[in-house]
Amino acid sequence: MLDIRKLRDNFEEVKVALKKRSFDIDQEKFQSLDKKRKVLQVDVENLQADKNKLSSEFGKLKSAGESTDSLKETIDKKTLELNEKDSELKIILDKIESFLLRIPNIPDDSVPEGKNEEDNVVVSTHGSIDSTNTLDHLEITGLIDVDLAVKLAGARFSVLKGDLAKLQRALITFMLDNATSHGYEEYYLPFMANRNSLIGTGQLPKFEEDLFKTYDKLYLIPTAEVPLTNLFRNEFVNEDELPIKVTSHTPCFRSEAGSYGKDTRGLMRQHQFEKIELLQVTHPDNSMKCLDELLANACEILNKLELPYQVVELCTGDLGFSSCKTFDIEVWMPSQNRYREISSCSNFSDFQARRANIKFKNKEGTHFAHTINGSGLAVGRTLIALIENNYNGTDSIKIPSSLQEYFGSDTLKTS
RNA sequence: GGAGAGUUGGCUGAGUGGUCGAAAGCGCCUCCCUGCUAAGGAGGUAACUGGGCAACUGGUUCGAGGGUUCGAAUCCCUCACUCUCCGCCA
Repeated sequence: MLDIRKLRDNFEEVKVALKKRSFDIDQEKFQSLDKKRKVLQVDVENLQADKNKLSSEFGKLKSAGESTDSLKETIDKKTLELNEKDSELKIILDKIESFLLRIPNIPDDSVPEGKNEEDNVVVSTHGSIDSTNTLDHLEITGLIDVDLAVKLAGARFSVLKGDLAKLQRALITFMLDNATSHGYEEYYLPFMANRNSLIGTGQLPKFEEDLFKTYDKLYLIPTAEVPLTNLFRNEFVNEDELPIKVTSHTPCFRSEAGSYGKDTRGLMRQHQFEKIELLQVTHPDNSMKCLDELLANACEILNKLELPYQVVELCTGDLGFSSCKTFDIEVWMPSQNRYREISSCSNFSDFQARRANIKFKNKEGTHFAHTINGSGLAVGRTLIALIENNYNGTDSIKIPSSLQEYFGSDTLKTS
């Protein structure tokens, strides 16, 4: 959510910035609503102040044993007038609120301008691509059982068997160790979250159809970002302790409504997948520096796994709703002959903090913190990348040396 | 599932109809004392929000939402959550 004062004071600036991400903000609507608000609010508050004074006079008369009849009549009139104006004001305030909730975050000045995905900028590429293998992960290994998953649950689930299940476990530990070695505190968290938590991070109310909801009005988390961010909801954090760095491994659940027919094969897009999330609550003055660091922390995993990848900066038109700057990390997927997203690292500035009410105090007053997060990494997609990039062409997959101590072997037999 | 207790400021915790945005303590800030540190002393310190160039000043908020009342942290109703005991299960 944007700061309404910014809209009052600098509407033009906001409008121009949002235009870059092709969001048209309705200036006339906002300004006429805010104008009405101002008039009504001043009226209501003056009436309320009058009433408060009259009420305390009433108390004095009463305790002095004097008559209160005529005063009560005056108060009753005042109350009628107040109620009328107040309900008008409420309607206006609701309209302003819902207007604000629909506005995405303002892109940072440094974000390249562009319309869509095609205008994203490749920042760097790493590792070299070996194009000899073109088989996909399902063709390479029989350790992913889609039929069993269908029997157990349905489409977009999978069953991992034997050493592949073990490899996933190894990756999770490996990634968590990477995070904690950079000062992220590890958390074990609920995999379900309540409504307020999802509003705090911005999934609700707008993206309800993307979530799985339980009978008890809880939602399965679509990412650990939800519980990790909400650890700090309605909290004052200590300025000296910023940035606070936290991490967690959780399964993630996504309904994938609206992506029918997209990435239907294999582990690419599942209702349930494992992910390690990196999250920082930062000081507003250096959140961009922290984003660079978080991005580097995520990239380091791919470096250690010796997988080819590129870092892409999203252009203004491709930026997520809550983000002011995002780098995607894309790993090379041989069977698709292209890079695919394996992590998305974003700075949300104070956009989430405002919704979730994450603040700190110092001499100057109270301020919203900034939140940044990114995957480090999506485990399912890492498995695909390892299988497809490291396939020896016959019967095994090479395990990168830094992962060997976690997995317990230098190769994985494909069947 | 049954019975009971609770939810108050950054934190702990008083407060049963007006003098309460709220005692006290902790924390934090400023100043004094002190060679330094510790201890001690004085004062200040909730959040959100409106109007105003400003000085300043108004409104809202005691888990959430309704109600009673001229007036609600305080009384009534509904809901959420937390805790204790019993039962059940691991």
